[in-house]
Amino acid sequence: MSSTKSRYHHGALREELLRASLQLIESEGLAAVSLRRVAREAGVSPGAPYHHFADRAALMTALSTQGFELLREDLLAAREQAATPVARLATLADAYVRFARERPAYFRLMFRPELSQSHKHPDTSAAGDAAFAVLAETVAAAVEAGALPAAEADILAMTWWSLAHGLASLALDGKLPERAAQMGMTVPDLSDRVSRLFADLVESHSPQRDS
Amino acid sequence: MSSTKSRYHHGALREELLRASLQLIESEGLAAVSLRRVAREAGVSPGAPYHHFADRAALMTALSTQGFELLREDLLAAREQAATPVARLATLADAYVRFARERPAYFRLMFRPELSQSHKHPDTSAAGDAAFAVLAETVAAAVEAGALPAAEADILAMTWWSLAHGLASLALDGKLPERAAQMGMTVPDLSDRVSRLFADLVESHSPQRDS
DNA sequence: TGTACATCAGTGAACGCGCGTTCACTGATGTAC
DNA sequence: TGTACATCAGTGAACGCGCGTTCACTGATGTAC
Repeated sequence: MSSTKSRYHHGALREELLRASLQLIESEGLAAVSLRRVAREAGVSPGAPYHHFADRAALMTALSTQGFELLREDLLAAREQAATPVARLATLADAYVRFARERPAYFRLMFRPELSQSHKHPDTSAAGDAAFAVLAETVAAAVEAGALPAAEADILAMTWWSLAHGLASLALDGKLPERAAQMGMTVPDLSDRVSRLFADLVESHSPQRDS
Repeated sequence: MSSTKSRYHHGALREELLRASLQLIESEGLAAVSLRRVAREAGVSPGAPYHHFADRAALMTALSTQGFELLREDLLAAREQAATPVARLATLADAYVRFARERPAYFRLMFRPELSQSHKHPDTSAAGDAAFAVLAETVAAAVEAGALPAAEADILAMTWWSLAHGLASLALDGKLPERAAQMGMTVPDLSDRVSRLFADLVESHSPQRDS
């Protein structure tokens, strides 16, 4: 029966529940995501989700893992776009901020430890590490190419992450839009100029410190 | 009756409720903060808070405003500790991160727009602007002293904020502790090295661009 | 110094709500023969 | 190709819970005279 009438068996309820959750987070915030509500949005009874997720936390964790995987893919793809080692770092930062702005629901979830619970779930934690590894490898490649001093490589990677994470967070929290408006700029423009400024600082500074 | 028996009139219930809320946020997270729960913690009936706050959101907003005021005070105090313009910027970043780590409840609340609701409350929004103004003024002073190029002043202020905010957020979300542990460092050490690295970049770069 | 009275800041019961989760059930699907 | 049966993935009613908020009330405090 391929009628519009809903079939008894949904077929892909798990994916539908994840999708509905994301949509809910974006439209009404994380607080609106209850298993009952998500089930309702998916057009299914309150008990149905329990065939796919042990509990509410399991759904959140699954989304979070998925989010880190998507972020990693975005970062990998972005890195290919640039040629020089330092330019690659800059595009990573841009991609990070873009990810947050394009997928705010994922981003908020991923960095809310009480929801993401990566410490309890090796999968989530591994996905997070894998995403960070893209940045770490890019820094390492820059060091190897002689574009960055080896001594500060770890610190520099953390600095990049902090900067990108700060931009992304402020963008989602509304503070960056506020500032951008006051400066007569758009958020992406402001964000780009910030990361470019940092890239310039790194680029012009490093060669002096290391061969 | 100054006995240990609770008096009918509390006397300073408003402050007590705010205090109890902060404690709850720190011990059990933001989700644990309900008006009923807060009233219970303060040893008072469920209806009592309504004599001091219109609703749950009003309590959150009040805390948020208070948080921004405290942050501003911390920033002002920190700034006095350093002498040179760029060193002042570095201490501001450190103070920002320290604030987040010492008062995580405030910090989380302040940057959760759905809870802080600064767009609806001029007080909260003004307190937020006042805190940011400390950074902006410090950058302006550095420009005036010739330590920074004027052209990028606004962008640089935003870069500082993003960096500090990213460090603070990652510190509270558990990612910074993770990284620090892997690098065999403490969180404050890692955070300090990150902001010092950035300060060094700024310091060594700027004089070449401007007078 | 006392008394009447307004006001303030509590109490505690009650309301309706949505939640997470469980459970006995049943329809749909897939597999063995 | 057909039938029996196990398994999967739903239903929908039910549970107990804590929540936000309201309301009639009452004890404590402050003020006018």
